[in-house]
Amino acid sequence: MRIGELAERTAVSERSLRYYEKQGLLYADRTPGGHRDYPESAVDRVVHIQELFAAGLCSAKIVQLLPCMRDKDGGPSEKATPWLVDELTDERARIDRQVADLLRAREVLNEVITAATGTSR
Amino acid sequence: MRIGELAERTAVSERSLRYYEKQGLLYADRTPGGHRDYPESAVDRVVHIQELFAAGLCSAKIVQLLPCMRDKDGGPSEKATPWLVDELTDERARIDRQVADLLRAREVLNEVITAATGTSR
DNA sequence: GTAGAAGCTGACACTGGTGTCAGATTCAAG
DNA sequence: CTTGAATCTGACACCAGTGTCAGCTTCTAC
Repeated sequence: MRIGELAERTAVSERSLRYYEKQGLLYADRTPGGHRDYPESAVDRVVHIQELFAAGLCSAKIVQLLPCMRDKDGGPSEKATPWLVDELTDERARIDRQVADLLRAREVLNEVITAATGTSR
Repeated sequence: MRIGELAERTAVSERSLRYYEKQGLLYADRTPGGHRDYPESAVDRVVHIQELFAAGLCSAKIVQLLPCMRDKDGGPSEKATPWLVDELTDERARIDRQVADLLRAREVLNEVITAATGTSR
């Protein structure tokens, strides 16, 4: 499929899709004229990438992580190296910390909202 | 107290403290020579600010939110305006979404880690 | 009064994914 | 063949908090 369709189906801009490719996160065949031609599986892959970006991982981590994830049908095509496991464990700890931060702030917001509205909505 | 002490006690750089002041988040008296002189309460305030930054709120939101928070001893010195309540409600929703994103990614990381180490540690 | 530590302001850089624009090329349908 | 839509590459800008440096002033203790 072409980049325009992929962008629409994943709700990710063409700009970002090209960026992902440059970062090695996404692969596309090329037409004789040089236009990108994505396999159907690219849709899932982009969704995964977005998921990990949303959690604050950087491209460099994601590019290593992706081959170790099991995709929809098959199992993982690679096993994480011990070094990568360390990295991912750190990331997981960071995520835990961030969730804690968010929930603490959420509590504060909630107090202010409740105090102002008088309701516990 | 002087900026150096506040920086040390809050583990926030002097650079950031000056930035907070410029954003209207933090107030300091001045010595005759122009050096900042913080009240004891600044410590708590900086902690609050960090908490909210950690949750992704921007200065503009925090500066409005701060006077509506109850500090350690007293109650809130101001009540949030309806408009602010709307803003904060949006922020709360954003936080909820972000927590969901983080937990989803955490699950993925966990799978990869588990698959590679074989243990559920 | 003097030396050294601490503070002041202002400016520039960085991050890293994304928006956007320009100018050229390719694709697909009439 | 032609034409308009789609795609290509490359470059520059942005955000917003923080790091860092330069050059000068103030404070503090001797």
